[in-house]
Amino acid sequence: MLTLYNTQSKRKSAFHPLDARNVRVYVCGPTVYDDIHIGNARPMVVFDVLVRVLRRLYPRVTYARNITDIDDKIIARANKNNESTAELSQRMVVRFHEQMDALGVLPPDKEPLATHHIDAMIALIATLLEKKHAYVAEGHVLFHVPSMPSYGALSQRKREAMLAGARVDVAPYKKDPFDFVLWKPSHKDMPAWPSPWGKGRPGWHIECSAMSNACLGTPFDIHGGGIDLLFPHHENEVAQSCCAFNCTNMAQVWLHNGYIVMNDEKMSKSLGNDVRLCHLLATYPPQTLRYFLLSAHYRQPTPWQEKALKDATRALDTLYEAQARLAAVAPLKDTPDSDTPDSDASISDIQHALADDLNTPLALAHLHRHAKTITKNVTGAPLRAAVRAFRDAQDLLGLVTLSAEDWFQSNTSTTTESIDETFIRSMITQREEARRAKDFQKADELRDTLYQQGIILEDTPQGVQWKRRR
RNA sequence: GGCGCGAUGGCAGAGUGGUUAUGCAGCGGACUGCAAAUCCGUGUACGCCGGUUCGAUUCCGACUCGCGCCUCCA
Repeated sequence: MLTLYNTQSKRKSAFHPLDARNVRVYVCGPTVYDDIHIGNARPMVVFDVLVRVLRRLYPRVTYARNITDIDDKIIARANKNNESTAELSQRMVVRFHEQMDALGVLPPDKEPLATHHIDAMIALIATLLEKKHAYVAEGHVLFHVPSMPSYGALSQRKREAMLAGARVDVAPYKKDPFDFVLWKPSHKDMPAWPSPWGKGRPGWHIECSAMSNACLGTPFDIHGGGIDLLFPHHENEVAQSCCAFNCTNMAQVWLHNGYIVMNDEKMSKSLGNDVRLCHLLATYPPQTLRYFLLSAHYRQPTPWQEKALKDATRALDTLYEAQARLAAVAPLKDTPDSDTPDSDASISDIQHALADDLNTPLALAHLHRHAKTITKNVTGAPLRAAVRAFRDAQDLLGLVTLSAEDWFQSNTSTTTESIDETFIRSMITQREEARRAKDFQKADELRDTLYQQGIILEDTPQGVQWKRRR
């Protein structure tokens, strides 16, 4: 059984799909005007784990994650760069895909682009106008919030309370301060699409209503995104979708991840305190970043600090040490479960932890305990459980997916440049000769030389192993 | 101003009404020619004040502090 914390009900409850034959998930993807930062990467990794768990539990899952390739930030950046919005967004999409791939984020089943769904948006807006939930004013089409009595139900805000905030944009053409734009006119330097209301472009929220409906139908099971999207973005999506498609809710479960926090402050590009994923990927192994993002519960605000990546790397070292030993005694791919399939005992504690609202820190704690049983050479049932746990770590968490050799010798590292493997081998051979001759001084000099170049030697019963120093 | 979230050992981070995860770091030991890796041992933490209870870090209330949303935002 899977339980999830629903932002709307503010509690954990058992997940029951609307259609168990096809579980449908939608996650708000990136706006491709610039490289993403580590905080942006969090929902990508977290909901990747969610989808992996859902695939374990249900025969079919349809996962849609959109790309916003038209919006005011993209327009502004493209103009600044002297390129078209299409050129800019396509370039950023390529980079985004490369980075997701590096992080082990599996591609979604559907990845709709906003610019490919303009027709659907226009149709949706027309429906809202027809149903008197929207109106035209000065070239804009606006959603009329008072036309929807239940507006605010998702984020549980009261109209009066929000008005008191006095931070609501009150454009003169709005009938109500909360009305929001569905369609807006484009000016000279802006991309524009023809519509019944003149040439223009969509508002921010409409794309998700149109694309989730196109990809999944409405309502669907799970809608995810960062907590900052709860209001107004998701609230407005609900308004659009429910009013257009006649349903009481757009998605039955709403999941929101917390922020990565920089010095007690939300990490964001507008605050200028963001750490780019591409920079981190140039310095740290991708598995380290993934481990970091899964080492805290997804709903908790999580402090950013460079040290955390060092810790994550060391923790992965421990896991890969165990994995190397496991590979020697019980290859993951070839070891069948000896426990009864489908019995409760055959479900790993990793899976149990993840099924409880994606408790990834607990899952990692379990994994470390299994690693310990492996390095302690325990056999029998505990070893079988460890094999299962490591398999689930790969399949569900997307961790420990490399060979130990690749992990320890990969050259994405803070301290090493690329180095000649032939040279390492020859140094190892020379050192072995010196050791056989009991010339330990020379042997240690050779080892030190390699150490200076970022290579650590280990004398194991199976022979000399080398690792990169981190 | 409104609404919401959080406060756990050096750092990170789960969890639980009573037996106190996990990782990283530290310290002592074993192993090793010396190391590395590994193993063994080692740290009685839960913001403050009340209340409920035989017993609270865990439940309730007040307080303090921090953060977030109400505007673009993962």
